[in-house]
Amino acid sequence: MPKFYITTSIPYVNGPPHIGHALEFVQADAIARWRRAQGDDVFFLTGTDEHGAKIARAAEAAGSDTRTFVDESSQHFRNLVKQLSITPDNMIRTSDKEHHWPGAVEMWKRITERGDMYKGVYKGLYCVGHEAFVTEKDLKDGICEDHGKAPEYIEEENYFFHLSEYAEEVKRQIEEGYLEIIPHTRANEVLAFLSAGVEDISFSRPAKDIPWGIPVPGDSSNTMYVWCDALSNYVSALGFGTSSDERMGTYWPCDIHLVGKDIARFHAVIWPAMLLSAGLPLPKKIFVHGHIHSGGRKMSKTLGNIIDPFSLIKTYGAEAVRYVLLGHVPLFSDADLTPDRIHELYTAHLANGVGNLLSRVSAMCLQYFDGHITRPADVLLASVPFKLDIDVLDARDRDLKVGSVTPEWFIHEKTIPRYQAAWEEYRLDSALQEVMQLFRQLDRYVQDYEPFKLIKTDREQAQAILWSLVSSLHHACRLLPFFLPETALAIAEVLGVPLNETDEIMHKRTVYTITKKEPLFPRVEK
RNA sequence: CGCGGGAUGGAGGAGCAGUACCUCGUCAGGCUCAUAACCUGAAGGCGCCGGUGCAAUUCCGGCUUCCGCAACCA
Repeated sequence: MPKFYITTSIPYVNGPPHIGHALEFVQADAIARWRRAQGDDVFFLTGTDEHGAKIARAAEAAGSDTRTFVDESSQHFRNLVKQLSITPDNMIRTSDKEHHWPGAVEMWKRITERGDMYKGVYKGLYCVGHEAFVTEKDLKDGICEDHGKAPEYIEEENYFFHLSEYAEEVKRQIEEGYLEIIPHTRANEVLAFLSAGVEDISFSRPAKDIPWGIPVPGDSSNTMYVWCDALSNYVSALGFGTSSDERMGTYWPCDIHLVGKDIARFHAVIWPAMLLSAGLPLPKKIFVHGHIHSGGRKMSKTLGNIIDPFSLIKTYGAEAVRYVLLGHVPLFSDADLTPDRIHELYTAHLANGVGNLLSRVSAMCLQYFDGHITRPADVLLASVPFKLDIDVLDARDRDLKVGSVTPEWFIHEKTIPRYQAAWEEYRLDSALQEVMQLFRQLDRYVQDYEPFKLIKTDREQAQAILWSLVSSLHHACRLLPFFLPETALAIAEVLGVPLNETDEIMHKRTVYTITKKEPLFPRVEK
């Protein structure tokens, strides 16, 4: 059984989860569910990044001790994961001394043993108010705006990682495709960065500056800086550095890291360099998604355009949030979402689309056939094809005979191949759109034949149409569970079929027993 | 000249050399099985200026403009 290891980046818990975190969670979840269905032994990791000066300050501002603060903050992320029906196999916390620290420590030790860690002097502008280093861009006219003071120039002793040593090798691995970065434009960005020359980076901070973190092994005067601390989660979660590290052997190297474009560079440069130094294989793929904007602006508290995933879930349900994020956020570029847009997608595609289609089809089955739809003769099925002004056919299909395009044909020749092709390239949005496309065709199909009229004149043909509709819905719901697990289940329930039956059994099916169910996606008032 | 990515009908997205496609919205018809849902039709578009092509939204150059990143910012 092939293994498949997939990770999300670990959100920093100094604030509440936002829609961007939800995006990465659902993308990873859809991929994990898909790989499981393909028969892979999947390990899906997510977690939270809980160390550092910012957290310590946020805790102080909240008036609680740091431990309590991170316990509470990380719980919000766990809640989000739960509410979105995300299915991780592990949720690592960097403040977990038992499960995470050993891995980070082991990573540090290996890098040190390799001779890639040395003490150096870190120079920078230190803002007393921030209790942290600041950069030029944080300043206005040389003054820290938050505190109205000029930062001090100070030097301090840090551990440095010999990053420059590995720049060439990382570059080579990317160029030769061992470490694949998708989309390509991100790979180009990273390569350009590597070509420009890379300097060694500071890997620690004096413990007095970062009291909340992992002490440097053998030198408690320093605390690990974020790189070794946070990035190590991808191996610590597999037991790296502990006696029970069997999962390292099974799952490492990682098959795909999902990250946002803001941290792509860290994952494509620093992390691979660390792994090379530590003598571990590099991940195979880094998948870089864009950011979500709202109303053309970056989401920010001051603009008041933050989209809160919890309130969306409350209003529209988790399935709807998954739908919007997976189907209507372009995979690799930034997306723009507004509350209006989300409402529109929910109403048009889910309530009026899928939900209503299932209602009308099941209602007809129940009213006309008491819910029992038996498979008609093939010749009868062939007599109710999709009408051929279907603009979703490819150009080369234009000369097809009208009678050949049954819903069955369309699903097998168009929907499924396109759907699978999309998956091959991790085009989650395209794959989901193929399914939605099918639902739209079915709505049109109902109107084209009007089984609600036919039932009065030709009961047999009405049944053939309903059979086509029901079995098409059955196909569609089998393509859905990776994206909308609850919806797929609900549709299967109405159709009276198990979701996990094999293709073979499904194709032999000769009868459906439809039951009634409440609307899948009730209308929501704005 | 720091690096990179965009600019497609009212909105959001595909396409990327040969009648410009989808979703939403708008307008006009139709239908009644359905969650005042569904179907059909119509109006409306490739940022600007050059260049190379028989042909450019699609390739090249410039401009305008938006957005990331610019190393210790998760």
